[in-house]
Amino acid sequence: MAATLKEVALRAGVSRSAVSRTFTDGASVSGKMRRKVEKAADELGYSPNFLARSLNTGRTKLIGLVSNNFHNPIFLEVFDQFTRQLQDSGLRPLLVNLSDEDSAENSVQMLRQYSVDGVIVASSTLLPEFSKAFRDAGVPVVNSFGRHSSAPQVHVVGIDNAECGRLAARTLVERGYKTIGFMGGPELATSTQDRLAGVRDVLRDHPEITFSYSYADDYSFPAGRREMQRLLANGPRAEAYFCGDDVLSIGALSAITDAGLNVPNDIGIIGLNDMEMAGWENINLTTIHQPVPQIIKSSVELIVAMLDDPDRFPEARLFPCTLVERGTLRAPT
Amino acid sequence: MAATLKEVALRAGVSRSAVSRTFTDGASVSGKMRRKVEKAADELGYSPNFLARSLNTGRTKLIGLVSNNFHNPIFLEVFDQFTRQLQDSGLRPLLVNLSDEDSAENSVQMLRQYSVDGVIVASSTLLPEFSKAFRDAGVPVVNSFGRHSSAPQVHVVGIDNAECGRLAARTLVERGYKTIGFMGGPELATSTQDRLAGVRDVLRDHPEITFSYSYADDYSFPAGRREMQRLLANGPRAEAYFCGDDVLSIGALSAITDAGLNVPNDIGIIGLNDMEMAGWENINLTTIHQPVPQIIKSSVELIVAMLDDPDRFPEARLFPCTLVERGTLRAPT
DNA sequence: TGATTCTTTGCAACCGGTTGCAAAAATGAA
DNA sequence: TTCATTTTTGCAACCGGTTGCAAAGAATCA
Repeated sequence: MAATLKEVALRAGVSRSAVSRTFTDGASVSGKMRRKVEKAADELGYSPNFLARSLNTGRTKLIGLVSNNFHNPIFLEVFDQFTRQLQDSGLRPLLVNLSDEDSAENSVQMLRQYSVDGVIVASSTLLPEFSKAFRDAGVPVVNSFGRHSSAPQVHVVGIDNAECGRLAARTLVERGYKTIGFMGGPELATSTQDRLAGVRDVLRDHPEITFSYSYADDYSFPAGRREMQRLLANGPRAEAYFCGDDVLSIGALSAITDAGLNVPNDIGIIGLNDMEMAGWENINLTTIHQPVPQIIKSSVELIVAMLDDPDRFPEARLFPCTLVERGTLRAPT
Repeated sequence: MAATLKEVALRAGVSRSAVSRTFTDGASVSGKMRRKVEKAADELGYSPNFLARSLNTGRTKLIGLVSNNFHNPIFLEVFDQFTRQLQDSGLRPLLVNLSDEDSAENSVQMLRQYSVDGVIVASSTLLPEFSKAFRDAGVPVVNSFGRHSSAPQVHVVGIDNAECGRLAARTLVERGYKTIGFMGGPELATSTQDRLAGVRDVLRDHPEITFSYSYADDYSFPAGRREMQRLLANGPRAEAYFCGDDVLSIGALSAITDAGLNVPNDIGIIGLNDMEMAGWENINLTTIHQPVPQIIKSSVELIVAMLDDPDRFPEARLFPCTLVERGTLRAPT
């Protein structure tokens, strides 16, 4: 169907190299030749085959975009941003859904077989080993929304989770809450542990405050609702909870409302992410804003830089989070 | 970095064809040869380069997944399903975000340059011309969630929007609502017009019912909220509204609640899609279920079939929608 | 054992491009 | 006009694979 370079060369009556050169930036072709070739190419509807080209150049402009988080609404925002940013850099995202556990091992090999120029792992819950597998295979990799480490093994772009925990705790302390709960995400996720540690950092200076914590099974509405129902049923409840993320917060809010309690009068809730939905008037969640567009912009810039310098020394890029005041926490005293 | 076929051949002391054959299904190789080659391949960590292979076979197993809908939460479910189903069929989704208007023209050429085996256009708002551009370029294309037509120009998989309109109208009539409103999605979307026509079909037999309609700007929470606020402010409101989709419904609900009205006592709402969030206890939206997994499964099957028979005659595959009873419509009288 | 058939293997051409090199053409200087 | 220099062009090899074909080897049969 599609015309090939050879056919264009034939029709224009020139060599194949000449055709190749007119479609290669910075190659040497005279104006006359260029016009002749472009005319023939137009008539045949020719455009070069990127994959054939990639065999020579070693660059496919394909970037593996790997995630295991296809249920948290914030990831729609994440995919939106990634696709746009990658497109703006002339790169193409090859999307990999890692929700099936078994696909994890395969996906490394699969992405290598498609000769991706780089891989972006967009997940806060995937283990660092996964990202390292790409690095070990010589494929540039950036872990977005991954764990901050002082000695990163792979490039990480995200937020300082411990600092987020501190921000949440400081906020709750300022508001005068005397009993505080942390309803974290999955216990094994490093982000969860880092945030918990941050909360503890702050509360260490406030021995008058009673602190408790627990974990939701995953980042989902039902998990948040279930865990909050358990907390409400099982004993003294805290005056305010810092939840693992916004979707967990929304689940928790629904449990609280169903129990006949009022937010923020009876219980305060503070989330994390500031996804679009958190600002919906019927949710109106006070939360900690994670600068998703910046994180993604930076991730793409980093992967672009790695295309030129694959052995670039691993760095961690952290972005500050800020409090977004809405309606689920009582006003400062 | 990665080992090539030639290196494996050298190390195993065999010809390049022999190596190629051991990695090609159905090729003739003896057990002894296969073992020799696999040993060498293992030692070098070799796996074949799909893109180089594609030059000969003419198949990349790449499928363009094109959408312009990165703000409606249901599309996270859509991407989840598509990526899984494609992966299960051994295909890889190359994701294209068409939210920037300018990218529409480019994307056809771009996907051709990457030699995708097929394209899935997942959108109810993209114009049919867009899908046709692929067909005209000889690229198999399926328009998922597209408009049903009795003489389809390209393959369409989705729902019968007129029938959905009839189902919604019948439901509202049965519940005894005497004034009914249709708060549609974008006016120019064919799905909107088809649903409106379906509603009218049914109401033609019920002259006692007062009917009115209007459109939201797009499928989003703010648009639904804004339009409902306008409806509430500007005149006699209907007793129940059929909204263009769930996210519009949720926006409308928030406007209604803010106005001090009660759902379903003062106003009834019925949505369309039955996205995950519609079932959240704090939303609890009565809605029309669109069988997303089946639509996607069928779309993938269709694109797979087209790989073997690109000139397959265009067909429309429609799936039935069903009512999901929750809490935003009053009980049948 | 030799003749016949089936299986396995390597050669070489090809998929759709790029690129180093040397020859050819164009340009400038004298 | 001639010669030196620069630019443009085509040849041929190559990127990493596949595949038709014919020769070599193994298996079957008499």
